[in-house]
Amino acid sequence: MNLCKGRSYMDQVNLKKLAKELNLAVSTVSRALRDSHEISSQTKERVRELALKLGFQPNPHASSLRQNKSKTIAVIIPEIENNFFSQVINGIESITPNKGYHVLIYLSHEDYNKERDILQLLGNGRVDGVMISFSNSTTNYEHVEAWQKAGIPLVFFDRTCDELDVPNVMTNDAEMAFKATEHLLKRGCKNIAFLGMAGSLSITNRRKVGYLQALEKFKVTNPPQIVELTSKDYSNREILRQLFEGPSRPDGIFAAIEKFAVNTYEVCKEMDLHIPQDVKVISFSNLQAAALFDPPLSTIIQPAYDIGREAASILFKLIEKKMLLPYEKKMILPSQLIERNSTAITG
Amino acid sequence: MNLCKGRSYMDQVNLKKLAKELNLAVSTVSRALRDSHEISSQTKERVRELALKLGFQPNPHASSLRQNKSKTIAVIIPEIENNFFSQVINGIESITPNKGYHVLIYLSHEDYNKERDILQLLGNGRVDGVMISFSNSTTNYEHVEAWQKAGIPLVFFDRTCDELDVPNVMTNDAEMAFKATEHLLKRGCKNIAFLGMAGSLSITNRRKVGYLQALEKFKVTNPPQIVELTSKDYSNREILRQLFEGPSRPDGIFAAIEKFAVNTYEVCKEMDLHIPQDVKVISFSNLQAAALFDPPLSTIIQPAYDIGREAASILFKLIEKKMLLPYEKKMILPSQLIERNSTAITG
DNA sequence: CTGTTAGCGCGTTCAA
DNA sequence: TTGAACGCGCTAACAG
Repeated sequence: MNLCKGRSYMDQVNLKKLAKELNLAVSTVSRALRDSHEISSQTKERVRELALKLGFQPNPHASSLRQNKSKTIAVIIPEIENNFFSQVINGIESITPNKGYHVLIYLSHEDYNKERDILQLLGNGRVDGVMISFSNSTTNYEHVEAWQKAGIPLVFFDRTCDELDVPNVMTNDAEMAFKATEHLLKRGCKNIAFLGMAGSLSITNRRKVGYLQALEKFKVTNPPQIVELTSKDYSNREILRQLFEGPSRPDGIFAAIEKFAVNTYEVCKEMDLHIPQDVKVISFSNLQAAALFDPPLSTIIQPAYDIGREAASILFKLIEKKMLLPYEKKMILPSQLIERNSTAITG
Repeated sequence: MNLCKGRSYMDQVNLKKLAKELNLAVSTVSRALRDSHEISSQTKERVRELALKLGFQPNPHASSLRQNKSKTIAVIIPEIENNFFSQVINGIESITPNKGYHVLIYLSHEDYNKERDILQLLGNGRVDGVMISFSNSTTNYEHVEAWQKAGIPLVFFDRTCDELDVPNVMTNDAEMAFKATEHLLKRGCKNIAFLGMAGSLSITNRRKVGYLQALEKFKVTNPPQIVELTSKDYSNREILRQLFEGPSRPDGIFAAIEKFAVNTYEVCKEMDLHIPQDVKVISFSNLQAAALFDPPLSTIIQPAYDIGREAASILFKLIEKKMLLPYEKKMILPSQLIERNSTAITG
């Protein structure tokens, strides 16, 4: 088995080796490979040929050090086992290779301290830009402000922050939350519970606003029920059990996070509550398999791929020092409500 | 809006600046920060204090260039919108921060050429090690062999390759495929179709072997039906429609890939075929929501997180030039079969 | 214990 | 059109 002794010095193909082989100066070779206009075309030809033959790849650390550019961006997300974030990464990756860029992934695991440490780690030129979706335990943005002074381009997506002057890419959360709640109300729900992520997430807040506006507009008499869940399935199920056993059992559930709809289904199954007869359920979700649930889950599908792609494009505009168009400073990509049987009208 | 002019030279905190401020040599500062034994504790104290105060972070490119170490690994996967790979990344990330390592993610999109290009890109020291799960269009491993000569540590996981002398981490595919097929047979299926990924994927092959062995052991008279699907939902559904409309309609489906079970459910719904009455379905899958399907899907759950974690540990052993234990050269982590209603015995 | 010097590989300035 | 020299920031060898 190859025990990977590391590429020995002899194997290393670098500018010096090419130069020696071709009887040229290192700088000439460098310029030839960068297609400088001050090099004769025949010299370029010779250089390129040998470089190709020997499989020359410029050392990225030397380049980065010299040019103060890493050709790398970082993506910081709270978790990865989540279709939304996977699709976002896919969208980001639809841009980066063409730009010659590399993508570092960091997971905050919904932990403010990890998020802070990650940002700190990226301080000194490791990346040319950062995209971040905040953890649910992030309640202040000092870690970003401190870091922002370095002047490294930054874009927020989905779980954003309005307090800082940083470009945002997100979906029309409040509007879709309004529509989802309206959807439940029109199908006869009188007592709708909102399942949001604990903490002060921007998406939870925006979605909560839409929920409350709908209750108000339709003059719902039952008081709003805001339920705070977390990323832990076990405790979420316990909280939901109590909700359904409690005095004001909801007849409608609006889950602001996909995972919470899954938890709701699990608990309903366990408690023998029938969806949609006993309780109707709608959720923000990007799960293709939502249509296969029992019953099929009504969902609000976010344009996750597009969010990733647009956020990356904006980041590259910043990196390339291009001016942003006004709408790029706060970009809102619409979601889509898909009605299925979990919110069907019954008996 | 901060247009990100880049950190100016004045803002840059580096060793030189610390040294000047402290009236010390650059090398002394460097050694103090690396806690060298040849520096007095009071000097260390002074240095650390100022470094903390100014928020000093060593320039990673300079370090990497000097030490020929990037503190970065690459993970190459065919796609990311797949629970299995998300969980693998989670497992990898459970190791890397402790090691002070960074993780670059690359997607091959099931494309051999992209895979080759990505490997090429990583040639010159950008990473200290690579973990790869092959694309389904990868039929030869020249791109890996060429690349392996650089001596950079490499680990294969899940979609592996036996032809090269590289450590592997995977699950007991053949055994679980045997069990899955046996499971269907014992529940009355006489004509089981195997849904595998087109191409010559190691996992498809291993799972196919288990399927065939079970058919043989149980002396099934109907000939095996090997169906080749792809990553495209649309064409998969078309192929499945033809399968179910065809002359030897299967009464059991063994999906080697989660996505194919979803496609099967979609087509069965569309064609009004009932699971498990008309056809029973079992699948390799890491989807938590499989239990919520209509009917709940019997699954073989792979230890994805552990595969990621173990593969990363092995990669770090290689990077740190430690000897591998024999079992680490080919590590097999067992999957688990979860029986649900999609394979229930019916009337 | 600390300072001086050299060089990692590249890209750029200045000189020819 | 090409070459020589320098420096990005850091670490390591050598010197004191």
